[in-house]
Amino acid sequence: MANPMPDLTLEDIAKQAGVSRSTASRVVNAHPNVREDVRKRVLGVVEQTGYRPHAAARALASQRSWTIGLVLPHSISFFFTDPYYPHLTKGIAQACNQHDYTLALFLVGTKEDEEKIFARLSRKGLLDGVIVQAGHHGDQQIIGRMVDTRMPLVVAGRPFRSDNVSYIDIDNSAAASNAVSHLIRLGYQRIGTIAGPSNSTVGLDRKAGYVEALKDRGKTIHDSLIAEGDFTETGGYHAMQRLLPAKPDAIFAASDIMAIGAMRAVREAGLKVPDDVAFVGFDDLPMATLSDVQLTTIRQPVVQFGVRAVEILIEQIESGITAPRRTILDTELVIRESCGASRRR
Amino acid sequence: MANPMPDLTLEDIAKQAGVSRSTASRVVNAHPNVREDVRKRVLGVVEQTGYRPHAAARALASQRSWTIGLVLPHSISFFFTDPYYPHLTKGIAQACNQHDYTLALFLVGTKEDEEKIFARLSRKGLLDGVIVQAGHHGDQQIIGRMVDTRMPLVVAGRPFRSDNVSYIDIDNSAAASNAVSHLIRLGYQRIGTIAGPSNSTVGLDRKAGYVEALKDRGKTIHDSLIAEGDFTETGGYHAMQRLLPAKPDAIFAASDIMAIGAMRAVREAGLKVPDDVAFVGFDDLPMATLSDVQLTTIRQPVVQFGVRAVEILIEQIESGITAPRRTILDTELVIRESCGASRRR
DNA sequence: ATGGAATCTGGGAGCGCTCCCAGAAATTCG
DNA sequence: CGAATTTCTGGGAGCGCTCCCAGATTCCAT
Repeated sequence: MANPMPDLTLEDIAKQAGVSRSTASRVVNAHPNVREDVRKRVLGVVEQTGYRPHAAARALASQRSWTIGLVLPHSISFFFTDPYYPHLTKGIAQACNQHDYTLALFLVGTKEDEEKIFARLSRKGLLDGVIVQAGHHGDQQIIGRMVDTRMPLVVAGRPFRSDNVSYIDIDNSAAASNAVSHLIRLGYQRIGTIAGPSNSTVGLDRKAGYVEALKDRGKTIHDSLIAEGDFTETGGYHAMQRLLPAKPDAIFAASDIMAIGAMRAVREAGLKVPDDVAFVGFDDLPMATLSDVQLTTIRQPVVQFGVRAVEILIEQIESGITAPRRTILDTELVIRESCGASRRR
Repeated sequence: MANPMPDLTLEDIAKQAGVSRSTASRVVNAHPNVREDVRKRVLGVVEQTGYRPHAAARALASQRSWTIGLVLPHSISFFFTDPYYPHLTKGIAQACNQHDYTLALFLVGTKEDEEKIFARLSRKGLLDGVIVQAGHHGDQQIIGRMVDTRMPLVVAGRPFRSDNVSYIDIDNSAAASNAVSHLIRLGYQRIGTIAGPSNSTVGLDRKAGYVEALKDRGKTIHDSLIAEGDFTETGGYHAMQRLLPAKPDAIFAASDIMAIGAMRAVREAGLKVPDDVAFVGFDDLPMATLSDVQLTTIRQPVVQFGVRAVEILIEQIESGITAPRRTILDTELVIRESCGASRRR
C-alpha cells in the first residue's frame, strides 16, 4: 500500500483499471453484476493504491452515513461511578465495529449540552440511527424529541413512556423477585432492599420485584427495610447505615456497586457477611467477585445488551421498518458466598 | 418549529427568503458579508422551518467533517476497571460538544478490531483528526500507522516513541517523586511502591519518580519493596501481598484503584492504615475519598486533560499546522489521611 | 453630482460518490 | 446460427453544500 498517497477518487481507480467509475463503484461495493476478471483487476488496483472511498461523498450520494449515535443523557453522572455504562458502551462499540458502522458518542452533561447535542442529532446526513440510554426520568424529554424526528431509534432500558418506542431491556422485576425468593428460600426473615432511585425505571422495577416476591410468600413489607440508593458505592453505604437499625438479616441490593458499599457499612458496624447480613446484588460485573466475600448476584448480559441494541437498530435502518418493538433479555441468578447459601443448605 | 418537516435544503430556504443559495449559505455559516435585514430574514426562515444543514453535503463540499475520533487501543481492557478512562472520555466529549465537533469512539478490542478500525480511521471524509490514548506498549503500532496517514493527531499520554507526534501528558515522574518525597519527609523508612505495568510509559515514569526521590535522599532501592500491578484493584491487592513480607511502612501506589486493593490486603493481614502502612495513591478520582481511610494522592486533572487534548487537536485541524508539540499538565499532591501526615506532624 | 472603493449578492463549478437507464457483450435456445 | 434473453458496462444526473468570481449595490469622498 503506497503511503503518501495522493487523494485518489473512484474515477482514478476506474481509469487505472481501465473501467468506468460505475463499474469501479460496483466492485468496491461488492455488487454482483461484474465479470470476475474485471472485479479482480479493479480490486488489484484498489489494493495497491490503498484507495478508500470518501465517507462524506458516499453518505451524500447514498443518503446513508453508516454512523449511529449513542446518547448517554442524565446517566452521564453514573458513567463514572457505575461500571455498567462502560460495559454497555463496549458492547455497542464492538457491535458497531462488527457491522462496519461508526459510533458517535454523545455525553449529555448540562442542559446546554442537551440543546447542542439535540441539534446535532437531528441534523440530516450525520446519523442513520440513535441509541438512547434511558430509564432515568430526566431522559424522557430527549427521547420524546428523538421520536419526533422519526429517525430510527432504540432505547436501552425501559423508558418511562414506552409506547411508540422500540426498546431493549431485561426483566428487572422478575430478576429481582428471583433474587429475593432465593433469600426467602434460604430462610431469612428480615429481608431488606437497597433500591435504586425512584426516578428511574430500573430502580422502580427492581423494587417492585422485591415487593412482589415477599407478597407472594405472604410476607409483609416493612418500610424500615427499604432504603433508596443512587447506584453508587457511597449511596449503598449510606443506605445500609439507614437500614441497620431495622436489623435486616439479608439485603437485596439493586446493584453490585451499592452492595459493595453496603457491605462496607455492615463490616464497619462490626457485623459479618453473610453470617449476620446476607447479600444479593445485581449486575454481575467483574467487581462482584473481587470483594472479600464473593457476591451472589443477578447476572445481566450487559455487553450482549449493547450488541443487541445495535443489531435491532441496524435492522430498523436497513429495513426501513421502525415499528415499536420491545426486546427483553434473560438474566440469571449467580450464587456465590454472600447470600450464605453454602452454609444454610 | 414545524415538525414533520420535509427534507428541506439550502435552496428551499433561499427561495423562501427570496435570496440566492449563496447568501443563505453565508447566513447559516455566519459569514460577515450579508446585509443585516437580509440576514434577519433568512434567519427567520431557518428558524420557522427548522432547517438544519445536511452534514454529509457540507462535509463533502468543505472537505471538513467536523468530527474527531477517539481511539482507545489496548487500554480497552482498563476502560472498565479504571475510572480514569470514563473521566477522560467525559472531558473529551465535553470539549467536542463545546466546539461543535462530533465525537466518534473507537474501542479496540481484538486484533481484527484494530484492522477494521484502522481502515475506518484512515478513510477520507470521515474524521478531521484523531486522539489516540496511548502509553501502553501495544498502542505503538496504531500510533505509527496514524502518523503515516498525516491526519491531525494528538496522543493522550506519552507514547513509547514520542518523536514526530504531538502528545499531552502530565509529568508522571515528577509527580511520583513528589509523592515519595512527602513520605520520606514524614519519616518513613521502608517505602515501597506498587508500580504500574512496565509495558506502559505511565508505569515506567511513575516508578522512575519513586526511584529518583529515594536516590536523591541517598536511600537505597530495595527490589523487595517494588511490586508491579496492572492498574486494577485486584492487581493492587496481589502486589501488596507480595510486598508485605518485606515489611514496608509506606507505599506509593501508581493508581488510586491499586492503592485501594493494596489497603484491602493490608487490612486482611491485620495491619492498619496509616499506622502500620501509610499510603499515597495517584489520580484523585472521586473514589479516593470513599474508602475507609481517605486517600492521600496525586491529583491529576483528568477531565481537563481531555479538554486540552481536544483543543490542541482542533488547533491543528484549523491551522493546518501539525508540527509535533508536547503539552505537560500540572499535578498536585493532595494530603489526606492515608499518609499519616496528621499524626506524624 | 460622480467616480472609485468598499460591500453585498447570485451563478457556476465542483466535492466524490451512488444509482438509474440505455446500450454492449455474452449467453441461451428454438 | 440468428433471435431473444440475460448479464455486464458506461454515461448522465444528481445528492446538498461551499467557494470563487463577476456583477450589482451601496457608500463615501471630492
